[in-house]
Amino acid sequence: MNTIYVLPQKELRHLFNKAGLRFTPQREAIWRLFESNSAGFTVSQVAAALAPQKIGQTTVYRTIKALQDMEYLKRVHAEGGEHRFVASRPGHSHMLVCRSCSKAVECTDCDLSVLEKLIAKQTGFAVEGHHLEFFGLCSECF
Amino acid sequence: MNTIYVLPQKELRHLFNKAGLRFTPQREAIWRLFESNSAGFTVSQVAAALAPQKIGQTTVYRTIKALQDMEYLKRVHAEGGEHRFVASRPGHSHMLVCRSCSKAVECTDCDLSVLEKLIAKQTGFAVEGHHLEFFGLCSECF
DNA sequence: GTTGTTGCAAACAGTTTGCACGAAA
DNA sequence: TTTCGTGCAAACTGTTTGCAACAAC
Repeated sequence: MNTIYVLPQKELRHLFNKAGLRFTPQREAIWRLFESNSAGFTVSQVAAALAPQKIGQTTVYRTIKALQDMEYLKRVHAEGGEHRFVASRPGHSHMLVCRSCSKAVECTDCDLSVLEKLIAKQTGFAVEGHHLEFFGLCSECF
Repeated sequence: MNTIYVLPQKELRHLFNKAGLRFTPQREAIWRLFESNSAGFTVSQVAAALAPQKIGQTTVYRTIKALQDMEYLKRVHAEGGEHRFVASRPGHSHMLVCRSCSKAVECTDCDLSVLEKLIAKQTGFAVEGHHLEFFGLCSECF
């Protein structure tokens, strides 16, 4: 369990409101869960963890989608068919995911512009962007 | 429709046999379809295109999985929930996908080792690999 | 002839939607 | 008090599996 950074409740409320959304106990609970573990969760994991609090999975789906739109949640490649989401800072970044413990960290300063220019020249494409994700073993699992 | 390269039937048969699989008309038809269009197809598109030939979608799923294992098909990011697959040469490579016509080309010489070393140093991760896909506009759509 | 493949139908898993009730603003 | 969010159940979509007939080797 790797605590990333805990958003004060006021700030969190403001984030939701800014996005035109209401601040509800369910939404807070879901976010707090992601905040508590940088390995992230699948929808069913969140639903299972918050079942005691009677939070339905429909709400989990909708809240995760909202947090994704707000760029506070990023989807990472998962093994099975189910998607996994991890907390992240808004803006472009790449995820580095541990294949053992699933812990994810962001790399924000991965510059691929040189590579993009090279590819543009080789292929004639006007490169607009990329999806990039690294995987490996984190220092604890190594 | 961008013809990539047409595998002679003998070679194709050999490829399947080498993988411990039989060479069937269904498998050939599915592969020929991918061979005919570098924009690739989703499962339902393949099934629809080959429905006149009475090829069931179960076969489409199984053949695509086989071709993926043989590394002759790569999955690319698609908009909707359905996966899209494009023909590719075996081995590690990255896909460059046109957001307008979906045409995909491979880039094989994209060296990320420098970046991987940098990230390893910054994060303490033992980086083992990456998923990378570029998107933009191909020269025809530009 | 033996063994793998096909294609149908049924099962499954993940996700979305309709709607009445309840809570945030 | 208005509007949005919740949670249940049902619907949907994409994918997998069981199995008998069939085809490749």
